[in-house]
Amino acid sequence: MPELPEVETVVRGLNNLIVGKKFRRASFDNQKSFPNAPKDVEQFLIGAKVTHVRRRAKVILIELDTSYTLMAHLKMTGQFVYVGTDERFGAGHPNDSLIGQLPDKSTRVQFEFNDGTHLYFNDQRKFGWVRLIPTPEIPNIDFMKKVGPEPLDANFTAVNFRERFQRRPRSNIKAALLDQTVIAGIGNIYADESLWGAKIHPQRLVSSLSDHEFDDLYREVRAVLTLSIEKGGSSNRNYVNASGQKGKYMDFAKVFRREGLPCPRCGTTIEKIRVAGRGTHYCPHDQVL
DNA sequence: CACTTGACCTGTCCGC
DNA sequence: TGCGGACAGGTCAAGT
Repeated sequence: MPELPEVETVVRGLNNLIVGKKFRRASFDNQKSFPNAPKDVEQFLIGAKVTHVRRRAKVILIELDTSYTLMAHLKMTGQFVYVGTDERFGAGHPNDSLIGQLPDKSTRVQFEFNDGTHLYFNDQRKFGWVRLIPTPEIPNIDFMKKVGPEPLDANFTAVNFRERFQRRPRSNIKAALLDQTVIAGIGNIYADESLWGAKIHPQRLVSSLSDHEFDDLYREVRAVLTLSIEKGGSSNRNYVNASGQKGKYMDFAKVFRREGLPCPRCGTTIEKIRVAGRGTHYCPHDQVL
């Protein structure tokens, strides 16, 4: 999916585009994508107004002015795209090009607001979902209880970071970075990019890393995520923001999907291997076991 | 418990 | 252009 920067970008877009709007209709093409539908939709969604949109890890939380929240996970190929023609969405907006193009065959759930505008949940691979949850129950959901701290929180320190990894002492560092119960929000792209920045081989054992290396990794994780948010995330394949636009971080990637190309730091050819079941890109000169 | 692997889906790309 | 297989931004359940 979309990792932390992509989800953050979608959430910021939705906050600009759908806050204050009331749901008028919802339809779905696939039960898995919206397990509540159609049963709970009439009762808990129709007529509800969006008050705020937020993010926790890679989960999107669309808060309503009722006791329910519309929760969503984009997994690998999910998208939330708003298509409207109202005052917040004037002529010339890049999203204009999507009017009439959606829904398409990847559209799993269609929402219509009172003003006639639409929010589409698209998901080619159907791993993602949207769910209506009573707001007070959200903290009790298994994932929410187990998920680790937000790496960009102002009070999340290098010491906090290092201590979280004690949970996975015998795994390799890449698997630990991907483990959402250790740190929230990192996925395959930013794991590789951060490890390159910190000059740490993805297969190094967590227990073998020095405090100094953890400090470097902490800084790199935060720098990479921050830069990517600034660039609107990575559009490796499917990802688009809430206005249907691609992110630009891939233009700044140092190793991800750059196997066979020279390392921007030392010129050595970047290699791709398999670690933790995922394609993994690294510089064999700068990142050694 | 810590850790790894396969399953969930659809689409695309690459080698024959 | 067809076919088979590997692979794709994530998470779970089930296995060791």
